[in-house]
Amino acid sequence: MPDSSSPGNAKPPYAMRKQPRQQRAAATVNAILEAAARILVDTGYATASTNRIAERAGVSIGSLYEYFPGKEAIFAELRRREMAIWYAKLRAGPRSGSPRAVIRHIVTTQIQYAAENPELYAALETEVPRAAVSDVQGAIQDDFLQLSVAYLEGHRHLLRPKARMMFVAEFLARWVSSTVHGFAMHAPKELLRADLAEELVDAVARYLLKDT
Amino acid sequence: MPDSSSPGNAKPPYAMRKQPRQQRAAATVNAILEAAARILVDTGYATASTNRIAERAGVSIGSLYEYFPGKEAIFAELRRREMAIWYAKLRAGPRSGSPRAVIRHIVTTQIQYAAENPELYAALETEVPRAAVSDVQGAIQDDFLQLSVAYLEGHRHLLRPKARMMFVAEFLARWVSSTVHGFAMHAPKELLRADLAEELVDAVARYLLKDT
DNA sequence: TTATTATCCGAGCGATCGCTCTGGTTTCTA
DNA sequence: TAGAAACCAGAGCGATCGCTCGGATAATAA
Repeated sequence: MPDSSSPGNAKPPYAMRKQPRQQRAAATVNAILEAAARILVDTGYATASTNRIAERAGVSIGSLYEYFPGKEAIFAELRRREMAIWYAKLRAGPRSGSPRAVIRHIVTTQIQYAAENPELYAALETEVPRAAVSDVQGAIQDDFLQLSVAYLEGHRHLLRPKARMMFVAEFLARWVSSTVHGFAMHAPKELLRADLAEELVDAVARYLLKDT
Repeated sequence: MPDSSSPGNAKPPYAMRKQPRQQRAAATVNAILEAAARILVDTGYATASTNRIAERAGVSIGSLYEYFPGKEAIFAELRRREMAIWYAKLRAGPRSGSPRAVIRHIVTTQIQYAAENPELYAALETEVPRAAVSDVQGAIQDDFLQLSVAYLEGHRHLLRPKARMMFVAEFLARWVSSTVHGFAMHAPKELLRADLAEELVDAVARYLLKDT
């Protein structure tokens, strides 16, 4: 039996080793993350070895390992930062207001964010090992879900009757993000077509809102 | 300048080297593909080296390279076969009939297929290099799109007015597949909830059909 | 049968991988 | 201004990678 062994053989080191304390160190970390992003979109996750990342960042391999325990952690951190940016934009929008306006804001935010750098967006979503960000992702998603449910229940009189708002919110979130994500992956040029956002808003609104 | 060079440095060998002519050879190829699938869902694409695949398949590394030029080609072939199965199921359904029935068939086919092996479905969709299957994928997608457009235009009197059916069809296809795909990736256990299929059918129908 | 083709095996090469470790340089602190 | 702490560099180890090649074995054709 050649492979045998390994009780639970997956042990992922996903957190940074330490935070940079000086500006130059922060610059080093940024250079590493930027290089990783560039390599990811240029030649794919498979080619993004730690040696290559360090070389492209103009940083020695030793420095890289000062801050990151491995390549997974680099991309996990990259994803963390990108998700924080996206969520900040999302929360900056209207928290109350007509459902249609809220829907439009969520949809356009998602689309615009994805359109800024579709390759990076898609690659991060798909190529970074899931476990690497499931906690952060989970936290943000839970937050967003809670907000959504609260909003939906506060506007129940405008909505078609739905039994379990939690499921509706989850369904909606998955629907919008997955669709945008699908376009980003397979047809990035169509992301900015005016009709895409309109159709998506329209579809969600018709699903969710009472006929007027 | 350390890296310099490489005019166009991406040269992907994605096709099989040769087709098996005898049954034992076909069995070898199948064993390789199955081992690749198992490793993919168990420990991820990154760990699926050709050596490990051959070992897990009970096949020597030499035999593997008889048929495949590299790991990308293995997963490309795997994906080709899976997509063929899915599309066969899809086309076995009602080609004419009420829009709602057709929508339901498409949605449930997609969901059931994804639910059979969500991890494999999601991993194949995301981890296999895109270029590896873009031609096959493109062919099937074009076929499906053409069918959809024909159907939509044949039932225009039942639909809400839409200008460009081509875009509508593309939007719909992306919507349904992406949403199912999103669930498969992030919440595979919810794929088989009865309400998921219902909500999806409902949403698509409301978007597409005239009020009755 | 014999000749030919198809299939399979696996040792092992060179390249690259992840990663450490030692030692120097810069910045902060007292 | 001296010592401590933070930071950076890069040679290089052992492991694994992709992959080839020469030769054995099994199926097919003559």
